[in-house]
Amino acid sequence: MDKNTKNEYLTEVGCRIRKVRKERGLRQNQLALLSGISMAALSLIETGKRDLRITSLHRIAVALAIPVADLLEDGKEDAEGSEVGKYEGYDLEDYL
Amino acid sequence: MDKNTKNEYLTEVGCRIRKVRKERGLRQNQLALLSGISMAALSLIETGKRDLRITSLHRIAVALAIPVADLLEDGKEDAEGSEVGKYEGYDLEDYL
DNA sequence: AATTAATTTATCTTTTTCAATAAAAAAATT
DNA sequence: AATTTTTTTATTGAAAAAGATAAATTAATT
Repeated sequence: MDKNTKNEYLTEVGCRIRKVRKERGLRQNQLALLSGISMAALSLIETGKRDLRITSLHRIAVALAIPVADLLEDGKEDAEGSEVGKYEGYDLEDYL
Repeated sequence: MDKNTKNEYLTEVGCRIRKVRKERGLRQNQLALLSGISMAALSLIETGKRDLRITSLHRIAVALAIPVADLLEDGKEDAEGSEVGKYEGYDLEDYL
């Protein structure tokens, strides 16, 4: 994963966290308290500057009372790649 | 998050990764190659012994051609807590 | 049973998260 | 405009992730 892709992904996730937090009417320090994450860390996370661990993301999701999946991009857009049975032709030979 | 909860969560995620990998007919070393994660790390992840970063999870999901959400527990079960409008009563006063 | 393939575990080094704290900057209120 | 609230940035130290490699288990094949 190149650096740009990584930053885009983290920025997207951070924005979603912030969006839901505001919908809940919470301040950063309140969500920090509820999720057991420091306020400084939460700021970095929301601004896409930190690649958090999945248990941290999970704690945030629990604090926001939302499924973790909803905080991740790629939830529904179906990027025309999720049909069942699309992978019989998934031949790794080209990579190995 | 207590240690047991953390381990349960990581175990669940690891199992899902392994399940999808096998569905794709991939070996650990092949998925490791595709996702840019070391084989040793992938073993730890699949056995729930490593709290991976979300970009690592993302890379694995891309390699498996599956939405990240599908690798996380809590996708659909709706844990009787996701109704819209459930949070007007979300009063933080009790916590602060 | 022996050999081979696949996975797990261990050790080592580097990088990064994370909490805590303080200070700086930005936003909102009065 | 000045004050207060909220958010961001910087620093420090500790814990953990991650890659690499090799050794040890375990599983599968012949």
